Amino acid sequence: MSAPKPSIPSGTRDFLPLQTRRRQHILQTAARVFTKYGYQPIETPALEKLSVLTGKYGEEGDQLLFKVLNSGDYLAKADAGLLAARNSAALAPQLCERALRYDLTVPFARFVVMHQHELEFPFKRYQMQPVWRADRPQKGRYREFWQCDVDVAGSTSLLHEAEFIAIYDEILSALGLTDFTIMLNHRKLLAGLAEAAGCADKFTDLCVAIDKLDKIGPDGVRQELSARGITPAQAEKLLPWFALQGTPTQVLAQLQTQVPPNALLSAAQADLHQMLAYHAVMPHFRAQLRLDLSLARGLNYYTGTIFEVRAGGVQIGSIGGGGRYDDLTGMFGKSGIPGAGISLGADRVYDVLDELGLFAQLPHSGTQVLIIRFSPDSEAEELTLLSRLRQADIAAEVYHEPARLGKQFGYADKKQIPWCLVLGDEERAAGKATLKDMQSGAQQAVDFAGIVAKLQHA
RNA sequence: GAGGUUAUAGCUCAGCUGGUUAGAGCGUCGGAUUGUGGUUCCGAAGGUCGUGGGUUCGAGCCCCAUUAGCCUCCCCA
Repeated sequence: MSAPKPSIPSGTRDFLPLQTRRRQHILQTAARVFTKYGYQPIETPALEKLSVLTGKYGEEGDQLLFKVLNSGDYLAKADAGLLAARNSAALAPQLCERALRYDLTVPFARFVVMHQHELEFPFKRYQMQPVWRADRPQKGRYREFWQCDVDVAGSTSLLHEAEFIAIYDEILSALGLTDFTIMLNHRKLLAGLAEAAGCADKFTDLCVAIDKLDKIGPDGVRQELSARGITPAQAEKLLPWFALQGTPTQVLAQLQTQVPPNALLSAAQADLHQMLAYHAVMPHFRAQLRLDLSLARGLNYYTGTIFEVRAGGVQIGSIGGGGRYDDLTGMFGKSGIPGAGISLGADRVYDVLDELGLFAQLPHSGTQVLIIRFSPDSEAEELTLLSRLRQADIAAEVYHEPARLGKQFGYADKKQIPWCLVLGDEERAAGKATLKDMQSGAQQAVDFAGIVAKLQHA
């Protein structure tokens, strides 16, 4: 019997040490900025009750949930008629009580309702954990990937939105990205335009169609709109509005003069003006801000401002997105808690930085010094020195056995260990060790205090 | 769910209209160098050509099936 070839599920990945270090750099940068803006970390289980997740992401989303088969005799409770009819869709909730989380927002809403009496409102949390989607994998799309979310529950202040922009800006700038765009829009602005064009009843269809503008162009959108029951007359009213150019303030001003006013429009305009005013007094890094009227962000729970972040110079989808939802927790029976939040896709950020060659030399993490094994005679001294280094809080290791020096230096080289220590006969006779700087190749005889001083300041 | 494309050494790939023993670079290991890596030179190991079947005197190459990866649509981070 031959062992199965080792493999991992499609759309998942192993990470080697260098990749892991780079990923941690992204996550740590995000966590640092989130903390700086007053967000507190939480974690939730990888598994949620299937009932918590279904119906929250639309029909497509439900299909992309990874469901977990019940333990034990999972067929026992299943409906015999459905089984005989091989009705997978209807059977799924009977066979699977749990599923892997699909994003971090819905679990957060569940969390807020469950712990509402333990939380201080407005509650600002950050969360960086993997999520799973049963999507067909492709470039920039994985079945297991990490999201970094910040959300605030219990506040309608547009200050949060302004801070989200600053957070995106600060994290991505800190990671070395210089070319990226934060796109803004407002669901009520879209709804207001639909109303002004006389197709308020087709709001969802309008969103789906107009969201593709940058991909399929105005003519493509015309076709898409008419396929979705929007009349050519309505479409010709709508399209020029979506072609408006300029800074966010300029676009808003043009809308004001060109579109017949309505309550939705003016509410959206007030929100966006307020948010931009807040943002104007916050620190700016690298981001380009764009009011993109064609940004719709699917059919999910957003009701107010919406965001999406794209990196320039790469063919990778959005690296982040988010927005405001008037009623975050209503889906769990507790209404009246508004929310807003954004997500950063850590894996896509990784891919962007990788493709642009922006992973700077990360400060080597890990072993600071390797003690070269000289001979069996020197073992006691080598191991004693090792312990003393570790007591001094210096990450140190010894080569696992005496070996050719070249081999041991080669090991240090591959692991990018910056220093090596040799305790040969001559050194031991003098009560010192030879400390070698692996980068320059320079080496000098130093005593223990000298070693510690050198390595702690290195 | 639909379509396209690829699969040859640890990695990246070459392999002519089907023809003896399937190659290269990088990496690995050994040596030049028994107290010194990252440079150089010499040498070696490493392959059921994704899997199963078929055509043929003969298949890495042609045909069928199958599996997996990548890419596109849908949707998203």
